[in-house]
Amino acid sequence: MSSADAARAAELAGLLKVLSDPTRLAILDRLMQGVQCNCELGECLDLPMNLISHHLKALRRAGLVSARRDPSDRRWVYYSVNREALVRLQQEVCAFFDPGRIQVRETACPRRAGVRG
Amino acid sequence: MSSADAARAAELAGLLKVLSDPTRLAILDRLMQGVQCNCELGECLDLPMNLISHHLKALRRAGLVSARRDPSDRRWVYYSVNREALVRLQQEVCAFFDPGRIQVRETACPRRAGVRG
DNA sequence: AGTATAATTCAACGGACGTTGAAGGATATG
DNA sequence: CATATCCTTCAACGTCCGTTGAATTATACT
Repeated sequence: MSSADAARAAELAGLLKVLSDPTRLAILDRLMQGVQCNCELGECLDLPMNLISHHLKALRRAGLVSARRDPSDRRWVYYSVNREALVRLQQEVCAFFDPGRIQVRETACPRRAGVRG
Repeated sequence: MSSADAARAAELAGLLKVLSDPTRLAILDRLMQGVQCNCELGECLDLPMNLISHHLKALRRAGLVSARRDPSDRRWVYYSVNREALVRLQQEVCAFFDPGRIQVRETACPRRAGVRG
């Protein structure tokens, strides 16, 4: 694993960390069913609004969701899923965990070498 | 999101949590290049053996890697990636984050309803 | 028996983070 | 101007967990 690969692995790990929370997945799942405001998410998932806000912030930092204010009442914020982010997520996951990358060979540990049999 | 979906989301979150660590991704990446013993992984990644063991335990609990003892010297343990687990991982990720699931509709928040315009 | 090696387990530390409650904007309405 | 609503931010708490170092186990060799 080169250092470039290590950096990409760290980046992927960060993205997966954002998604490794049941509440955030629930929010994301909910948002996939249509645009939602903060309070509606809170009611559906039975969670306080500040907690929803907290998780939405994390999802937004990761580029997974976007926010848009209601032009006719700027108190309301509507959240939606970023289609491109989902595509990119799928691509990165499928690239890293591609079963085709698995190589079949026995250990090449230098300590073990020459002592086999 | 039904309770069954919520349970599946929690399960997926748990799996992603295991993968949301750079060290574990590095180990997994390394294992995809062939069977490795604990000490070889430790040398390649410059990490103490007990830490490798700790992460391998988590990866094994998640069913992502398997272990096999060297028949000729049972002190050695060889680790390998579970191809089926990778396939399942890809399937679950692609199912949950499928962009095709995104529905286009405006908010249906009951509080906001009837006050639009 | 005694030593060496591979691996695991244990205990402890420290930082990251999800959760909670309260306070602080920002905007709309009367 | 005062009140209400939506949302965010802040502070504090508790827990999870990656990391570290030391001890333990299991096996092999002499």
